[in-house]
Amino acid sequence: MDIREENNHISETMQSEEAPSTSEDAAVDILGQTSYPLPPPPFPTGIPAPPQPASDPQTGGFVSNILPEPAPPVHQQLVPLMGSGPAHLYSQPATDRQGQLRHPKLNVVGIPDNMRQYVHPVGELHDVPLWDFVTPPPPSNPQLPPSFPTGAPAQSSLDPWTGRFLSHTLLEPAPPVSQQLVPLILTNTATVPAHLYSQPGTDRQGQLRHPEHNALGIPDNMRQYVRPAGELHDVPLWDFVTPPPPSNPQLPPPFPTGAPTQSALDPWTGRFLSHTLLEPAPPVSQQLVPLILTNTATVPAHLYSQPGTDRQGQLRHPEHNVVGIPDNMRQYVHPVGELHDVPVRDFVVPAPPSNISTPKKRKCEARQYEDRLYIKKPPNAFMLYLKEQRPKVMAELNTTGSAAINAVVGKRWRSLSKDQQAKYFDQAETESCRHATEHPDWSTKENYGKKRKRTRNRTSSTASASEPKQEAQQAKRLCVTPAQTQPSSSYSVVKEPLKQPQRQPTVTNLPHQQSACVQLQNTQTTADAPVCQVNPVLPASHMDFSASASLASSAPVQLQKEAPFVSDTNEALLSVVEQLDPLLTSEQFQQPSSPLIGPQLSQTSLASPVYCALSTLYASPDTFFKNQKEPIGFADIQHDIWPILPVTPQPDTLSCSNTPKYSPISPFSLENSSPSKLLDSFVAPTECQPMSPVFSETAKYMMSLLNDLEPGPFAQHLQPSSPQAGWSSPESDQSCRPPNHSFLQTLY
DNA sequence: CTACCTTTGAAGGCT
DNA sequence: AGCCTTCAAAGGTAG
Repeated sequence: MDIREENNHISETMQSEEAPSTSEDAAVDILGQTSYPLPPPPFPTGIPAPPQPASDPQTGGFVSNILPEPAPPVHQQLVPLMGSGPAHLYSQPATDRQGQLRHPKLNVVGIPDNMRQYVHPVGELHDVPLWDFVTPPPPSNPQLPPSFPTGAPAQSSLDPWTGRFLSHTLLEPAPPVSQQLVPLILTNTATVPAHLYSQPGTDRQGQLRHPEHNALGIPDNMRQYVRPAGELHDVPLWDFVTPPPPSNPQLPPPFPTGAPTQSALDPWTGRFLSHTLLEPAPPVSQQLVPLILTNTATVPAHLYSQPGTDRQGQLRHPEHNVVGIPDNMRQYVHPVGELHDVPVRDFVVPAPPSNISTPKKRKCEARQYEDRLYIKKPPNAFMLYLKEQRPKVMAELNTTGSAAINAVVGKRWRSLSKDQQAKYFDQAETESCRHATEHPDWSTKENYGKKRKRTRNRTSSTASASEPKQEAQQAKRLCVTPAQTQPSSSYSVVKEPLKQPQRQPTVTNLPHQQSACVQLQNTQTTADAPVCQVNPVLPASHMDFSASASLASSAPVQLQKEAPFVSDTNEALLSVVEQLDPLLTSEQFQQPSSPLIGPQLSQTSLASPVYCALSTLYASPDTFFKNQKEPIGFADIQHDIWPILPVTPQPDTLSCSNTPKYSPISPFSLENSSPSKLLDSFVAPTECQPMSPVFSETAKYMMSLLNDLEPGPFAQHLQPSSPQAGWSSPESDQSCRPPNHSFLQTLY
């Protein structure tokens, strides 16, 4: 007889028989016993019952595993235990007062179909199949209490029917420890699950112990999930309850869920959240967290560290100026890595409750808070070198003493060539510019006096460092400016002392998140205003900014005190740069063999040579060309570059030096010339040789862009310098106008 | 717990 | 203008 036939037979039997009016009557009918308060079920005999099929076809409810054969006496049955009694005692389909499931019709054990996954046959006793509970699936109910902190699988102790913890061990001797689902407590009479005990004390490890038996009890953080449920052996029993809303101050406050809540209050700070903070967040430690919209990504708010405070008191990341981690939440996160170069933090398990917040701790917290508001100086070139070299020297010297290491690194630093140091000056400049961008109002005096003043041994200090000091002073007089395209010598050392570098007013308004800087020199020796002089970032071999050719010293142009490209013109130039850079760094122009084309051209920034050259040209074409003592890098141009140039160089152009014939433009054409016209003449097709298609397209586009530029104040006030003798004019050389492509060559 | 040591460079104050 | 002081990093050490 297969299962289906068996079930049909059962149903027919049940229907054909006269249904008992009550459960008690049914028990009497079946068992012939009236003394038993609840009749035991006629549990099947003979054939071990296999797992039952789906629901009862007749009742639609539970399927009993009852078999036609008479059931053995109750005392012979071993049945699954549920709660405080055998599971088969329950007969009602709905839950009883204890929430236990009952069979709809028969007062017999009925394992509901949907519960069969939680039981499995474990054998027989007196020809009665025995069932035991299997490990239920992980609870999906988010309201379930957390797993009990024990080595044993706590899930197994959950009652799969009710979501409560099973306590069937109460009616039986404690199983071996290896089979325990919960911590056990040894009492005088039995081994009892620890969670049954109440009012525990706390041992040295913070574990809760039973006051009488000194056994592990209910951990403190679990007590909210239990409630008194009676007594056993004069010991109060506890049952698990649905955990209350997390109100434990020791636990982190809940994060807002993905959907905007009624209240936009930040659970961390109690402040109102901006709407961007309530957007769905990617799961971080299975949490939904507030989000921060950066320029590049949407990042969970808690990823940000070292926040500062903005005007609204919101903590912000010092580098990204976004809302960061509230101060009272920092104890719950720890660094786990980086994301988008941003320190990433993850949640940590809350520390056990500390008894008292000691003054010492408060002092540390206060210091940390101060540290977060403290904006450090950007590192200088040596500091960057030191940071890079310290691990190496540490390994070489096999020492960790920073003082000794620093001395060695300092010595190595002084032995480096300028070219070798240039790399670190470049990095330092980048760092400085980024620092200035992110903290436009910060200055070094902000940190002045914040550190403890050091009482240096002045005599020894001066004696030991006199030589480096002089070097430093000498070096301080050197103007080190970033150059382009030559990584090994990306700095051109200028002997002319720099004016006090002004904080570029345009940098802070840059639309680029990318760090970008142009070293702007002062063209006005007496200017107090942030007057800028463009220092074209050009190959050092092609541009000479020595004192004799210094823009500041030799420019006869009437310059306004206010730099024009600090304002709208600057933005216009930037716009042009943004469009020109990708154009001119296209494949046709990317000639790796050419020293004129550097690897950094892909970066659209103020450091772009296009921008710098344009700025100089736009501000002072006269100065721009005057400083080019020789035609720009003809000798360096590789053969593969020639095809894209508009002209073929004449033999004498390869070595000439600022000869009038090859001056970029004649005084005649410089007169009354706007920058756009100037550039127009540069890139216009010459009669000498047709341009390559690529260059032609580029030239046209550049012209179109540059022609859109409104002449700036410089150009308006531009007065040509005195005509230099020997310059050839278009009129004097109409047959073949001198190729004025040096500007573009200068750019690249 | 805090300052110091030790280096170079940048920046600001002071004379 | 030149000099002086402070602070960036960093980890051991001394008070």
